[in-house]
Amino acid sequence: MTRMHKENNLSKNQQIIFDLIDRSSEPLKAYTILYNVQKKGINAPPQVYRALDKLVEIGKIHKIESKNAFVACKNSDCEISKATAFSICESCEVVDEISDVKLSKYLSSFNHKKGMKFKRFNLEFFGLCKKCK
Amino acid sequence: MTRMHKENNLSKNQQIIFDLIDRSSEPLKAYTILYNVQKKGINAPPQVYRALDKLVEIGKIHKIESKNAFVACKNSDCEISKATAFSICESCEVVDEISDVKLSKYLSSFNHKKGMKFKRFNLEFFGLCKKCK
DNA sequence: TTAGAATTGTTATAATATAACAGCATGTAA
DNA sequence: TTACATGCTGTTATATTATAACAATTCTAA
Repeated sequence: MTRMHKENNLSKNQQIIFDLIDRSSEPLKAYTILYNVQKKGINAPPQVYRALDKLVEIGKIHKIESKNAFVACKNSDCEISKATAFSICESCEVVDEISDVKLSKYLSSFNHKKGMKFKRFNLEFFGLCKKCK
Repeated sequence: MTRMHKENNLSKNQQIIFDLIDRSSEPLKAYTILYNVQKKGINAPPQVYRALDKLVEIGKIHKIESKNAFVACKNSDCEISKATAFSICESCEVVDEISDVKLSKYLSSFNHKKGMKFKRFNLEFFGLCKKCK
C-alpha cells in the first residue's frame, strides 16, 4: 500500500489520475479518465471523482467549468486555485491556463471593490487560437 | 398559438421559461424549471433545454457554469453574452451579474494581446457577500 | 400557397456526479 | 500496546444534468 506522509504526497489513485491529466494535451473528462485507469484497478466513478475533488482542492488540477473537464495546473501564480484563467479555442478545443500576475491582481482588487469578501475567481475566455483563426 | 414576429418575440415555451427565470431571485436549474412549468404543459427535458439554449443564444439569460444554473440577463452592456461576469456568494448562493464597462474592456483587450481572436469571456467570482461575511 | 425554418411534443438514453455503506491503513494519544 | 480519529479505498446503487432521434405543427417569407 501507498505510504502517506503528512507533508506532501498523493495517494495511489490520486497519483494515477494526476499523472494521466498531467500528461494529457487536452482537458480530460471524468469518464474519459475512468476508462483510461480501469486497467490500473480504478473501477468506479466515485474513485475518480474523489481523486479529482482532492486534486482540485490542493490545486494540482483545475476544472474547466464550461467543459466539465480537468487540466493540470500550469500556473504557480494561481495560489491554490484562487485565481484561475483559461483561454479556450472553440475550434480545436485547446485550453491554456493563463499566467498573468497583473490580471489576477486586477481581478482580485476589482472584487474587493464590489463589497464581496474575495475567495477566488475563475475566468474563461473563448475564441479562436492562433492556429485556428 | 403564439404569433412569431422576426424582430423580437419569444415563442410560448421560451416566454414561459424566461418569465420563470426572470422572476426568480436565484439561479434556476433546468430540472427545477421543468418541475415548475409542468402545469403549463411543458413535460419533458428537451423542451426546457431547447428554450434555455435559445434564450442563452439571444442573450436573455446566462448560464452560471459553476452551478449549472440560469439567470436572466441584468446587464445591457454584456452585448449578447460576449462579456459576462458574476459574483457568487458561497454561503447564501446569491448570484449577481456584474455590469462594469471598464472590466469588460480590460478583459477584452487583455484577450487580444494573447493572440487569440476574442469571441467572449465568462468570469465568476466566489466569496462571501456583504450580508454573509 | 407553398417551401423552409423554427418550434413543439415525445420516448428513450447518454453523460455527469453523488449517496451510502463497509473496510483498511496510518498517525496520534492514552 | 490499545484505541481512536482521519483519510483513503472499494462497491453498489442512484441522482442529476443533458442530448439523440423522430414526428408533427406553426410561422415566415417569397
